[in-house]
Amino acid sequence: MKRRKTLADVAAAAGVSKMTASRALRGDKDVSQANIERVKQAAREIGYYGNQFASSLSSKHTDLIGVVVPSLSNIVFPQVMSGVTDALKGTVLQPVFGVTDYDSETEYETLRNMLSWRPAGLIVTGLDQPPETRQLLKDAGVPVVQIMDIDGHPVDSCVGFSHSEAGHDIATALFETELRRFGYVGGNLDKDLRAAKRKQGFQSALRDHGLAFADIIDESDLVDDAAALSAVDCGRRLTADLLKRTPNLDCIYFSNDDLAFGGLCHCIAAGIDVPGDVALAGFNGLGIIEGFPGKVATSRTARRKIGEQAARVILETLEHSKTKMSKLHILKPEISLGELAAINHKRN
Amino acid sequence: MKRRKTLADVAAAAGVSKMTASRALRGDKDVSQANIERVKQAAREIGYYGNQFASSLSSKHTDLIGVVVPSLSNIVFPQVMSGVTDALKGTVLQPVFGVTDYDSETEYETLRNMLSWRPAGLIVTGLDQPPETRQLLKDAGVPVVQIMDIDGHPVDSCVGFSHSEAGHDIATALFETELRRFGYVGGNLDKDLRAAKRKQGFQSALRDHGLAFADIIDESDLVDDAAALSAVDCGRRLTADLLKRTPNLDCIYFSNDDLAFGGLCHCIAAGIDVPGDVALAGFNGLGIIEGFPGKVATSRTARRKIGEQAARVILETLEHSKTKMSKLHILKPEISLGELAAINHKRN
DNA sequence: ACCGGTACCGATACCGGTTGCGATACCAGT
DNA sequence: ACTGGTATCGCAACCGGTATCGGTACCGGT
Repeated sequence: MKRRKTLADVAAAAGVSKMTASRALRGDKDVSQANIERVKQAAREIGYYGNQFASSLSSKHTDLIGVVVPSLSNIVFPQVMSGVTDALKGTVLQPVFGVTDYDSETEYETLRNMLSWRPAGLIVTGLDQPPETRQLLKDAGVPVVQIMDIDGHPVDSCVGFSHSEAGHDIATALFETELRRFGYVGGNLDKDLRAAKRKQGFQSALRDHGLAFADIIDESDLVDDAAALSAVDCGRRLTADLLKRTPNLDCIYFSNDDLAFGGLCHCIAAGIDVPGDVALAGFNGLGIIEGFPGKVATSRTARRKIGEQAARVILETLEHSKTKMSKLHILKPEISLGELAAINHKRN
Repeated sequence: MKRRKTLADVAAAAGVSKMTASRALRGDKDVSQANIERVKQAAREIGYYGNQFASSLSSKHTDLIGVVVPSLSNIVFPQVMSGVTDALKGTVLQPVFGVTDYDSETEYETLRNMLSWRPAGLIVTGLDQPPETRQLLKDAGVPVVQIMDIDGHPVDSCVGFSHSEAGHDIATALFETELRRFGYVGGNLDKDLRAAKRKQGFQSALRDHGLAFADIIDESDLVDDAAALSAVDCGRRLTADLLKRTPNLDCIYFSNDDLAFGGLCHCIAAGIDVPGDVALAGFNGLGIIEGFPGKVATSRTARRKIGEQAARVILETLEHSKTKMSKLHILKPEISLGELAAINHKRN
């Protein structure tokens, strides 16, 4: 295989020095127009594309933004990534993604690895990193933005919303539509801490009115191997089980929209009127629940916007690192009650 | 901000030379057990985490695998990425993702950019790159795996299946269940070339039986701004419009499951029996259609497996680059007719 | 003719690791 | 005592760029 082209090759081809070639390609000043064109032409002809390693090593500087998310299977995170990508488009910065599988050990390793790339900034999901990981983030010496959550103590900046508040708020809204007997369907709460916070917020709102969940069910209650199931399917089966066990529920709160949607599917198939017989509430405001508009209540989270905003915080911090900028950006989810809103109206 | 720790710091702290420290940390040979521990201890104490730039520049070698996908909004690609990530877990290699937004200009730039990182391998989506991009891939000098499609001429290896065949196959299967009048609901065919191939394959199968689509509708037929709609919502509305325009269809073929699912939602809401009144067929086998098991026929694609296999091809090529290995890996989608299968049985 | 300023260019010294190879120490064999 | 082998170590060169800074050429002003 022939040797890779280097800047020296370009310089030779253009008849200038390495330095002039370097400057010309980077659009640096102190190069004549004639040479700029000569160099660019030469680079194109011999098929030269830089070497980031050499470049970054020499300039002690990169355009990388590390983005760490827990999962790719939940569409929410690709949407966040999309937001980051979009906000960074048009700038020199570019995102590099890492996935942790909701595992804090993997998260630590992923971050260490990213830091070995000396990124210009970091965006990480959640606030609940273990101490060692927090330390890593603190010592990173670059802007760090934690996203999707604000319940806790951010390392640096933070873009998201309060999950416990989100749970509390929708519980309150549902309570106000006269619903009283609530059930809960959850995913893997031990790993998804934010879902746990929502549940806890919901429960706290119920307590405010002297209520509690009438019944609670989650993945671990499925007899066969639930890991193989899609979230929708899982929600469908859990809902079926829950309603069999505790038939007279007014409303079921799901830990997210995928499960809630599964619940809706069950109800439709079983001839249960939603929200007439039983109301359903999920979380996120995903596209799938638009298939039956208004059926499922939900909190519409601004995932894409959170990604965009996080990227923007990094960008601005890098630009004028001196001026203190806001450390906390709240993008509160918007509650959508769907048809329940109308029912509420009728009742009032 | 204090200076970043370098290998020299570690070496000094451990009382050995840079070289010994380097070897100790990489697990290279020619280091005494005592020194290995001394160096690792020192590294941990001062919080050292290598510099990939220096390392890769010097060793002319990286552990990066570039993965280029067209989109993050379609859950299919995150699933492919997941497969790649999983297959690479436990190896030294690690994936780096790039998104093209179905834009070949962006794709070219993304690839150039990735190459400036001198990756050890590349996984790119699709076979239909423009000549300039193909050339880039050919000259990359690293294993290249094109995924998700095999209809065309791969640059190097290729993992996926034939979309035109997939379209042809499901059309044939549907025809055999006595369906005759077919409609088509499509997304943005101009950008999603693989969807276009499926449609073309479907049409070719219809032609084999002297048939053609009775009606075709796509996003551009929506009056308002369709870009703002989710795919599900879009499918719902297009199906409504199509059935109003051409009521007596036996079956509707959708360019993917998201749209098909939207179609199902419309039918359920409108009291149309599926598949009794009209059969629906999508593509991919996504989790969402499991909400109503058996209602929508589909071709279940092995996205995650394709990602895994692509990663494995890269791994193996890198390991024994001498031995020629298979260049074409077909993971054919499996057709699922759902309730149509039973109907077919009854008719026979 | 001389001077200061500006535009442009390139030699040199790194950046922080790794490769290559020679140096050193120590031990067993003869 | 001498030789050859093995285990360990470190010097120096280098990877492919970029920051720095000292030239050189050319200009207008006096």
